[in-house]
Amino acid sequence: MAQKVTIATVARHAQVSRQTVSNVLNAPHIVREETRERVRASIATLGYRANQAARQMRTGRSRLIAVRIEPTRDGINGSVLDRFLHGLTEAAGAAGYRVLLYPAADAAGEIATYDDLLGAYELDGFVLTHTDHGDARADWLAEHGVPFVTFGRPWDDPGRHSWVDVDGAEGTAQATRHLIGAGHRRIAFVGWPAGSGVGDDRRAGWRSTLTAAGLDPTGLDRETPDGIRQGEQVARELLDHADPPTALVCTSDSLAVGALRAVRELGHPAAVTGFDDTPVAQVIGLTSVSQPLAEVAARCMDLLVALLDGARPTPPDPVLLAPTLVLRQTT
Amino acid sequence: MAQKVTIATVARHAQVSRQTVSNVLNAPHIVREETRERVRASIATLGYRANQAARQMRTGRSRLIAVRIEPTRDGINGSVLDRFLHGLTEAAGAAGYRVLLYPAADAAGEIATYDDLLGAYELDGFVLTHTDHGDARADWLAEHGVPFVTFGRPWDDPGRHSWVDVDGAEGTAQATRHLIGAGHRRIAFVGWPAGSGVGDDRRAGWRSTLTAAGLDPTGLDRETPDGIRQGEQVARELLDHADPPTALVCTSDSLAVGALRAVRELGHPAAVTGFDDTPVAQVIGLTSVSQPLAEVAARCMDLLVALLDGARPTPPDPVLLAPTLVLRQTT
DNA sequence: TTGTATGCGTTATCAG
DNA sequence: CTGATAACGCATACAA
Repeated sequence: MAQKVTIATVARHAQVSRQTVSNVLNAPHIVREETRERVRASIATLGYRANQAARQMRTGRSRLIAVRIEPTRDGINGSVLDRFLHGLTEAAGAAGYRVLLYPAADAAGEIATYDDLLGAYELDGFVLTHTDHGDARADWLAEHGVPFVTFGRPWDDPGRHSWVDVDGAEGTAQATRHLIGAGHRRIAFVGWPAGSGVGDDRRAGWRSTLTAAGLDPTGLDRETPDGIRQGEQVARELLDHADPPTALVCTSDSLAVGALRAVRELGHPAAVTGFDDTPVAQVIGLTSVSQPLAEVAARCMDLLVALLDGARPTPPDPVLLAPTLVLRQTT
Repeated sequence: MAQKVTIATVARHAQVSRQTVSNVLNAPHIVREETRERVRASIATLGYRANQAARQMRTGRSRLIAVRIEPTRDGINGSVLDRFLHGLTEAAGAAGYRVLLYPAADAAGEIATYDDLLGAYELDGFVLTHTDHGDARADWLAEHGVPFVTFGRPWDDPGRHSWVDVDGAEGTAQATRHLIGAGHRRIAFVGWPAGSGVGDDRRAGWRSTLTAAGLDPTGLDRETPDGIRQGEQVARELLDHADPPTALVCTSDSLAVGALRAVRELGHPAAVTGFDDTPVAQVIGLTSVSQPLAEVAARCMDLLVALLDGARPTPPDPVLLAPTLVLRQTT
C-alpha cells in the first residue's frame, strides 16, 4: 500500500500552501496560472486523489446518489431496471457522482431506508423509479428537502418536481396506428387494471388512436394484473367470441407473451404487440414498444446534477421522451 | 431539515460524556448497563445516526463495497447479474454495508477505476464477477492489499483467494444424466470455445457423464461464441448429419434458444437444455440449469465480511454451490 | 467506568 | 493571490 497522499503532501511537493492546492481543485480561476500548473503537475506525479470522506465532512456533500434495487419480480420486465441502472451509473460517473444501491421491498420500507441512508451517508440525491399516484416517497423526500428526480411522472401534478418519463400513450398509439395501417379494424387492448398512472396512460394511447381513426373500442378493452397466465386468460376471452379482435395491444411483454399463447392455441390469426422490448420479445419475435432507457438515465442524471450543482433552486423540469415501436413477426 | 444530531447532542441529552456515547456504540460491554440503556434511549429519541464520513476519517473504513455493473450484452443473460446484484445488496445491508456501483467496459478500464474508487472513497472491499484465467483484476487487488471475493473461481489456482461459485460441471452433468435417463444415447454439446474457465467446466460435466455411462462423445462436441445465431448455426451442423444427435446440451440459454430454432426448422425431434434459467427459458419452456444466485450473493457477502471484520487475515475460503436442473418442455 | 485532549483531510474565513 | 487557523463528527489514548 503506497503512502497516503494528502493535500499537504502535494503542497510540500509543489512548494505552496495547502490552501492553494485546495483552491486549484475547487476554484482554479483564483490561482495564478503558473502556480496552478505547478500544483497540477504535482498532483499528477504523486497520484493524489481528494479524500471524499474529509471533503464530505466539510461540505456536507458526498457525491453519492441512491437508487433502489428491487426484487426481480416477473423476470421478464426485470431487465428494464438493469439497463436503466447501467445507464445511470455511467452518467453519474461522468458527472462526478457514484451510485449507491439500496434494497427495499415496499414503499414503507423504502421510506424507512431513506432516513437511515441520509443520516449515515448524507446522500446527495435520489433517483426514484416506478412512480404512481400519490407517491409517498416523493412527498417524504420533498418534505425533508432532499433533492431527487423520478423516472416516471408525478401523476397527480406534473409540476411537482423534476422527472423524466417515456410517453407510454405515444407507444401504444404507435402500435395501434401500425396495426390500423396493416388493415386491422378490431384492435383490442390487454392492460392493467385502471388506476395506475403508467397503465392508464398506455391504455389512453390505444383508445384515442382508435377513436381518431373512427374505430369503436367498445367491448375491446380488458383489465388484468400483469403476468403471462393472466394475459393468456384475458386474450382467450377476447378471442373466444363471435366477432373476435384481429389484433391485441398489450401493456407489457408478459401480457403479450400470454396473449400470444392464446392466439396460437386457439388457432386465431391475431396480431400481438407488447411493451418494453425485453429480451423475451427479441427471442420470440414479439413486436414491442421500446423505451430509450439509456437516454432516460442520462436525462435523470442531468436533472439531478442541475438540482445539486445549481447555485439556486431550479424549477421542476419535466422531460418526456418518445418510445419506438420495434416491428417483429407478431404483427 | 431537522437540526443535525451529533454524538455531542446525544451525550448532553443522556447526561454523559461524548466518550461514553461512543463506547456504547463501539464497545457496549465496557459501559454500565444502566448508563448504556439511558444512552440508547437518547439515541432513539433523538434519531441519532453515526456520521459515516466522520467515522470513516477516523477508522479508514467506509462500510462500502463495490460491484461492477456491465453493459447488458446479450440481454438474455443480463438478468443473471441483476438477480445477483439484488441478493448482494440485501446481504450487504444485513451486514451493515452498502453497495456502490461502478461501470467498466473492459478489464483495463476496470483496474483504472479501482484506483479512482480507492483513492476517493476508500472502499472497504470488492466483489468481482466473471472471473477467468489469469484475471488481472484479482492480481491487482491482491497486490494492493484490497479485500475482495469473487463470484467465479480463480481458475488457475483455487487457493488463491476467497470465492463463491456454482458447479457448472455438475449442472451440465445433471442435464446429461437426465437425458440419458430419458433414453437418449447420442447427446451433443454446444459450448463456448475452449479456453474459458466457465465454458470448459461446463463442457467437462457433459463429457465425463457421457463416458461414465459408456457413451462416446466423439464428434458430438462443438465450439462457438455465445449467441442465438451462433447456437442455431452449430446445431444445424450437428443435426444435418447421417446419424444426428437426439439431444443437445448447451452452455447458455442463448445458445439453447438458437439450437431450438434449428431443431424446429429442421424438423428433427431433438431435446435441448440451456444454462442459467433466464426469463427467456421460462417463457419458451426451455429446460435449463438454474444457479442459486441469491445464495451465491449471500455467501459472497459472508466471505467478504469475514475478510473485513475478521481480527486476523482469514485463509482463502472456497464455496462451491450446486445448481438445479429445471425441467420444462424441451426435454 | 467516565471525562479530556488530539487528529483524521478537507474547505472556509480571514489576515497578509 | 497566498498563507495561517479553525471547524466538520468521530474514535482513541490517556488521565482521572
